[in-house]
Amino acid sequence: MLKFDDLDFIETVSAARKVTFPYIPGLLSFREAPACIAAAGKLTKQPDVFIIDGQGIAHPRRLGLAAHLGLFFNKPAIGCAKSRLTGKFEEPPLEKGGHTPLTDTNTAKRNPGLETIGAVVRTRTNVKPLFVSVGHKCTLADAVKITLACATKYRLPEPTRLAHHAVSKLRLHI
DNA sequence: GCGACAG
DNA sequence: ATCTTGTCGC
Repeated sequence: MLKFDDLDFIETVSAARKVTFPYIPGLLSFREAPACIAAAGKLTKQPDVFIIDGQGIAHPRRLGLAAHLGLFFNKPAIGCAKSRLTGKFEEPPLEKGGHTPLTDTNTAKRNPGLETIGAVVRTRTNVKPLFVSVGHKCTLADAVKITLACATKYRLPEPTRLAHHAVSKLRLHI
C-alpha cells in the first residue's frame, strides 16, 4: 500500500494459497480472489482505493477481478490490466497520458448498443498501453487520473509494480 | 464451426 | 502466468 499524493511506501501484505481453479479467460476471479482477500485482510490500515492487476467492468459480463474485489470490500477499486480481455479500441496517442475509449457491444435488453467499458491508457511514452476500467465506486475518468498519477517512471502504476516485486522476492523463499 | 482469450 | 538471450531505444 502506498500513500496517494507522494506514493510513499506504507506497507506490504501477502498471502499464499494453493491454486484451486485454473486460469480461464473471464473467470480469473475464481483463481485469484481468494488470495487477494486473504492478503487484504492482513492490512493494518484500510486503503481508500484498490488498484487491481486485472479488468474491472471491461469484462464479458462486466464483472472482472477488480469489480469483484471492489464489491466484496465495498471499497473503490480500479481495474488496471496489462492486456485486453474484451472490447474494441483505437490505438491511443503515443505520448504518456494519451488514452482512447474501450467499447463493447451490450446485448442486454435494457440498453443494447455500444457501451464504453474502459479506457486504453498510455502510462509511458512509446510503451504498450494499459487497459483501465471501473472496478467499483469510482468513475472511469477518476480511474484514468489515478492510474496516471501512480504511473511515474514505468509502465505499471507503482502499487502494481511494487506488488510484482514483492511476489518475486517471496517466491525465492519457496 | 472458427477465432479470441485479464493472469 | 512462465521459459529465456540478445537486443533496441531513451
